Order: sequence, then C-alpha cells, then structure tokens
Amino acid sequence: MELSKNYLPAAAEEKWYQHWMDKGYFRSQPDDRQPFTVVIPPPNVTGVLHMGHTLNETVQDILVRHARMSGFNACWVPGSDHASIATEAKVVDMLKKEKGIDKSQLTRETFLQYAYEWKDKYGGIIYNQIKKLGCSCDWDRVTFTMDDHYYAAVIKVFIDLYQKGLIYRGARMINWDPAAKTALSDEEVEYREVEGRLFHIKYQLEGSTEYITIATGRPETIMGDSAICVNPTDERYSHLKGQYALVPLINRRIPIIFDEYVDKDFGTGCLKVTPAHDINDYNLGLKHNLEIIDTLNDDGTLSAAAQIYVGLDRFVARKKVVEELKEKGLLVKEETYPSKTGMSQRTNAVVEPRISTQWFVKMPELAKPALDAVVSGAVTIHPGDRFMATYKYWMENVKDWCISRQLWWGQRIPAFYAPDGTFEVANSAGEALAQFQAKNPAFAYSVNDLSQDEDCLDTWFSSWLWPIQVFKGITEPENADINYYYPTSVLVTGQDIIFFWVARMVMAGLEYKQVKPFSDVYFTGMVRDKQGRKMSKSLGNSPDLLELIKQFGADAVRFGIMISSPAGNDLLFDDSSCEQGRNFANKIWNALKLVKMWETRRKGDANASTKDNFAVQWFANRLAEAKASVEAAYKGFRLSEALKIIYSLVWDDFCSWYLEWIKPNFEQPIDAAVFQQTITFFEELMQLLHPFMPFVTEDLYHHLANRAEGDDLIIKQFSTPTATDGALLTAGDLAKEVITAIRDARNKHSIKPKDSIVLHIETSNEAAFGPIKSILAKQVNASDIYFAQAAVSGAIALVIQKDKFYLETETAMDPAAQKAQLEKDLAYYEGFLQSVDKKLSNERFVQHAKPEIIALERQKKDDAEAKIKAIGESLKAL
RNA sequence: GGGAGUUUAGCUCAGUUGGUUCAGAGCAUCUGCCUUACAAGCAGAGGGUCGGCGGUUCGACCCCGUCAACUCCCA
Repeated sequence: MELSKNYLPAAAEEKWYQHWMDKGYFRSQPDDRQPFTVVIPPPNVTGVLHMGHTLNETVQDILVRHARMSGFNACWVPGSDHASIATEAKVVDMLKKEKGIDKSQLTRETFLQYAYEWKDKYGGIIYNQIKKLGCSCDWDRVTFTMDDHYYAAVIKVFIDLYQKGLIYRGARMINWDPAAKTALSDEEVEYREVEGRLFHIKYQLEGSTEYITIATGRPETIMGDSAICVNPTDERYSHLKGQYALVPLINRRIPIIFDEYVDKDFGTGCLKVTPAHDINDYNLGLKHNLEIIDTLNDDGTLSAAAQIYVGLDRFVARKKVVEELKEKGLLVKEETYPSKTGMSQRTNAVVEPRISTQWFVKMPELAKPALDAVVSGAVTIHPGDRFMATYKYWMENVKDWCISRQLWWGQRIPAFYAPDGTFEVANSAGEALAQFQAKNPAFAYSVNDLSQDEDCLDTWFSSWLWPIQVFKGITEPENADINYYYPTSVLVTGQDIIFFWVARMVMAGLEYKQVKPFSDVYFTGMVRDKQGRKMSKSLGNSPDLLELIKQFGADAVRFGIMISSPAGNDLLFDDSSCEQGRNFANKIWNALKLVKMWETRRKGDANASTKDNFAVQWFANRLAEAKASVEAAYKGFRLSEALKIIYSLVWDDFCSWYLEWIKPNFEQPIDAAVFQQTITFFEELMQLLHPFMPFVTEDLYHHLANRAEGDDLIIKQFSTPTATDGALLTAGDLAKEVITAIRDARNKHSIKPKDSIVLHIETSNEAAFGPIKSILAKQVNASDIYFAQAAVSGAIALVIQKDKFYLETETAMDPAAQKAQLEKDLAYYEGFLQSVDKKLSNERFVQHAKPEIIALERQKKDDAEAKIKAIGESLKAL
C-alpha cells in the first residue's frame, strides 16, 4: 500500500474509534481481574468542552488506557450533571427569546418539559466532543444526574439525612441571587474588587436639633435600619447613650446602641445597622435583639417595607435616595473606597444577603471523617500535599451547606406541608400523610391538602453521590457493579472544585459506603491563554476543541495539552504545542515509511540472532530503561514527564540514532533478523505511547504488520520489564558522544557533508570501539577508521573523554583555529580540576562526605587529569 | 486581614530524598544542509550569578529566615 507523504489524522481517528467501539473494548463488566475505575467529573449537560475539560479528559483517558494495557479491568464511566441554575437560566432565556414565553406563565410541569427538550437537543454535544478526543469511556454506562434512578437516589439520601437529623430547615442569612431568584451556597459566590462609594449621611437625633453622621455604601437600605451602633470606647459619641435617632426620609425612630464590633476609624465611626441586608448587621441584630426589616423583594426591587421607592430596582433606588438626601441637605459627603462585592457565579448578578427560610445540611459531623480520610492518607492527593492545607482548612472551618434552590430544574425537595404549616419529609404525599397521621391521630387533612415544597436541590447535592450512584449503589445497595467497582481508583479534576465536589464526595462515600470514594485525587491546573488569562466564555479566549482537532488531529491536541502540564500547575495553552504534537505524529509516520521501504529488501534468516548487532542490543536496553522510567512516572502521576521520556525515546533514540545506525546503504538489503527486531521495537514504542496518542499508534500498529482479528494495540498487554545492561548503555552514550563531537568538528572546519574523512583513533581501549566502528564510519562519513599510536600530523585533532581523534581531510585545515579550540578546552578542564582538588584537599569534606561521594570526586580528578594530558599532547603535536 | 503557590535560557516550563561530568526540554535565535523516511525535516552551535539579601552545611537551584514581584483561595 502506498503511504501518504504525511500522517493524515482525520481518517485514522474515525476508523479506529469506530473499530474500538465495534469490538466493545471500552465496555467493562465485573470479572476476576482487578478493577481500575474512573468516574468522569460530570460536565454541564448543555455545555461544550473547553480546554480545562480537554486536559481533564485526556489525563483520565491516559490513566484508563494505561491500566487497561496493564492487566486491569478498566472502567471509565461518562456522564453529565444537570447544572440547575445555569441550565434553568439558559432555558428561561431561550423561552423568552424564541417563544416569547415568560417562566411565570408556565406550570412547573410544562417548564420541565421544555427543559428536557433542551437537554435532549444539546446534551449530546459534549459526549460527541469527548469521543472526538479519543476517550475510551464505557458508553453503555452514561449517567445523568437527573436520570430516574439518580433522582430517586438523591431523594433517598435527602430523606435519610433528614431522619438522621443532618438536614434541617431554618431561617438564616443566605446569599440571594436576584436574577435567578434563588439562594446560593457560599461557594457559589465570587467576591470581586470594585470601586465602592461611601456616603456620609446625617441622622437627626430624636427631640434634638443635633445630627449624627453615619457612613454607608448602601444608602438604599437605610429604610431597613434598626439601630445606629457606635464603639463604647469612642468618646465622640458617649453622650448618646439611651438616645434615639430618626431614619432620614421616613423618620422612623431607631435606638443608638454600643458594640465593640464597630471600627472607630472606618468612616465616621458610626454604623447604621440593617439586620435584614448584611450578615454582620444580622449578627449584631441578634445580639441586641433588633427588629429585622426586609426592604427588598426577591427580584432585587424595594418592597413595601421600604415605604418609599417601592418597586424600584435596588440600584435605581440607590440613586434616587442619594438625590433626595442631597436635596434635603442630609448628605454630608461622598467618597470612594475599594470594596469587594459578591457576585453570583452563575448569573453575575450582585448577590444580596437576605434572611430566608432554606434547607441546610449540617456539616461538622460529616466533615470530621472526611478530613481524617485525607489526613491519614487513605485518600492521596496529587501533587503532594499542596492542596492538603486548603482541604484541611475548609474542613475544619466548614459551615452548614444551604442546599435548597428556588428553581424547578433539579430534584424537588421531598417535604410536604399541611395547611397549618407543619411538614413531613417523605418519598411521596401518601407517605407524608401516613407520617402526619402517625404523629397525630387527629390529623384532619387528606393527601390533596398537602403541598410539596416548591424548591429543588443544589446540583452538588446530587453530584456528591456520583462515584456511588453511577453504579446504583444508593438505590440498589450491594449490587454486583457497586461491589466490584467501588471504591474508584482515581479522581481527576480541577483544584477549583475541591470544596464543591471532592470534599463532599468523600463525605458521601464515607456516610453511605463507609469507604472512601477513591484512592487518589489528581488535581489538574487551570488552563490559561498565552497571556496567562483564565480561559472563559466571556473573554472568548478558549479555542474551539473540534477546530483544534481538525487542524492538528486529536492525538496532537492531547500531546499539546499534556506536554507541559505537570499536576496541579496552571498551564498556558498555546496552539504551537499542538503543532509539536502534530509534527511528532508525522515523525512517527515517516519512520514507518522508512521501515516499510526495507520490508521488500530483507536478506537472510529472520530468526537469526542479533546478538552481535550493536545497534539492536543497545536499543533493546535503552528501551527497557525508558520503559522503567515511564512506569515510575505513572506511579507518581507525573504524566507529562512520562510523555517527555517517550517523546525523546522515539524521536532521538529510535529515529535519530537507532534507525540511522541500522539503515542500509542506498538500495542495499537489510538483515532480516535486524528488520524483525526493528518491527518489534517499533511496536513496543507504539504501545508505550498509546495511552497518550491512541489513534496514530493504533494505526501504525496495524501498518507495521498484518494483525489477526482482535490483535489490537488498545488491549495489548505490557510485557514484564527486563533488566538493563549498563555497559551497553554506556557504550551507546560513547558512540553518540563521539559522533556528535566529530560532526561538530566537521562543521567548525567547514567540511561539506558529502566530503568523506579518514578517522584515526588513539586510544588505550581499542576494544571499546570494535562494536561501534562501522556505525561510527557511517555517521561521520569516514571512508576508513584506523587506530593510531601517535598524533597524525596535518589532521584535525580532538579529545573525547580520554581518547584522541584525528580527522584526515582532503582540504587543508586551519591549525590556529584548532589550537584555539584545544586551549579553550584545556582551560575549562584545568579549572574543573582545580575545583575538584580544592574539594579533596578540604579535610572537613573528606571527613563528612559519604565514601561514594569521595570516590566519585577522585574519579573526576583522574578523568580530568587524563583529559588534560591528552589535550596537552594534541597541542604539542600541532 | 488569614492561608497557599509561583519566581530557573528571549518565551513556556522540567529538575523525584542537598554532592559543579545535571543546570535541562520544547519553542525562538544563529550556522550548514532540499543527504532517496520526514523542510511538519536533518546535522551542529550560542544563550542562565537558578528573583534579592542573609543563614545552616565540608558542600545549596534544592533546607531555613527575610524582602520584592506576580497568582490563587478564604473572610
């Protein structure tokens, strides 16, 4: 078959993914092998893969493929989550734009119908992208957090935790998103630096003409004031004890209270206290028993309680209030100050602290064992314990988790209310009724009188069950899958969701399986653009994955994202690394073309021994050595390092050295046994690289030889590692060093590549050059190689290690340039020798250093002396 | 304000338990090559006081302290 000039990824990717699917290689069923289980961190169902996902999925696929080739029963469960707020916002938006429908016009049921339609339409996009990337997920196991069984599991867990007293309903200060009209958990609020304005406002004292001035950043909330607070040690205000002030514009009477909380130096030292709209004021209100006046509606407009500007948006109202205060002469001054404002992670709206009745999970009890699991090392975090401190801190200072959301898209809270306001938590209205009746035999209502809580649960309240429920471990405990696959092996995710997800999964795992959900957590860094900016939709700086794949090929994209992404470190993504990946695939392709050219020109017995072939022996050992390093890198989750080792092994050792060494002269035959060995090496290289670049390697594997049905690289098991022969590796290094040095000398003396030389080697160890003599001759274009006993006059002289080399050329060489070079070398080694001598003559060094270190230094001294001697002799001969 | 991380070649980053035959890779730069696998390539080369200062040690890119710059998380 004619091989194309360059590797063409598109066709190969299509072909092999289909082939793997057809063969069912991604499918996993429990058997007697050891499982290697990975659950995908579920991406947002209506999203698209960004580079962060790409990195994540690639890492997982590498681990899964490697495990599959190492004797494990590998199972990678794909899926997505319903992303309550984000998806609901998108559906609401779509309904308004495309159909002109307002959510408030719809019933819950109709809205959910639209939402499911939306999910069906867009939910597949992300799976398609994962496939294009080559991910070997078990597609028969796709799970969605709103699947029926999953929904049931979430409800079951809610009821269970409620019964255990770990879930409660209560009024608390929560983060309110006025755009989505829902509560948010603390983790869903992002604080951003903004330039705030501080308004100094005069409050008149009751029954006096005196004023007191407060400073506030939120003048529109003054109508909700319950008190004015000053520091008890602040002498400026000590005369106000027992007095009252009047809220401007509405003239409501409020007490002046004293509390250490107030910072005397900030603003005027007087704080207006608005318990309904500020968390600190709320706590102050609790302490001093103040009235809570909620002056805002759920959409961020002013409520009737505000008395004025009712119905106006909070920011519009702020302007109006300021204007009016100014008119009435109550605004003393206005200044800017830097402040941080909480924004909703999902809608970007300014979050409003608000008193509201919500559902909470009590965290301390759940957090304790989850903290221990990580601290004790049962769950190992990679890299190192860099994230351990973060994890610990959060776990030790964890606050109760607000899990109710005022949304429809999600699992509806299974609480049923009687008309009198009492409620029961149960699987259905019928069960709730039974519970009511059991508690109160006189319960007078029927099922139809009960109404279910309108709210649904936080998405993370479903995804914390992910490693269990993808195997139906909640709804069908002790089933074959959960018993086999759980706990999972490794979780790969971004460090940004350590609290949202990782910590809570550990909690859920310990609570419901009594076992950690995974043994290792591998944190990937954040993917940034060339300028170091976080990739985000709003900046539009995230490349389109499918475009990248089209341009470079999936393998190249995987290579590009992996080559410089050590665990946990941010990586600056640049197309050029994909280009490097593409070039690499192409390099391999061309190596294939070279080898295939030889296939028709084999000579001799393919099964003959290659024991005497230096190149073959050397590469076999080099390969074994590299395989061991790669395995070690996998063990330590140093994947980019593993890839670098393989890259250099393939490109440098195999292509640049080995293939050149065994390459027959133009149109000459190749030894059949050497050819056979080369094919074997090539296969092993492809196998080693397969987890990183699955398509090109599978493709090459099938090009290298005709394969029997079912003989595919994806399932080819790694052979057990062999020991390496250090002497051969050293001999290889010597060959490389000599070749490079002679080529350099040729270059420096402008000897044309086509002009051959005669090489003379002056060495005390001729035997070392025996096996590499013919390779040497070919690689430096020497017509002959002789061993010399003395300097060859008129030749270019150079010293490599302890040996002297003379290059005899047709053209005359320049002795001055050569002399300069030798003198430069001499100076370097003399300096080097000096530093070694200094060390060795230091008594304290000899006393304290380990014997092997001292031996090493002595060796260095001997080598340097020999080298200096050799250079000196060459100089003399010039 | 509390905590964590980063600082190594022009750029992006490696460097696993302290030992100058380990200061490295890729890209970029320079020189020479369209050599029958590959110009998406080949053969070479140059380039760094390992952020500043101080300490521990016989010995520090590596350990400790401190300062500076940048980044992230939390309040």
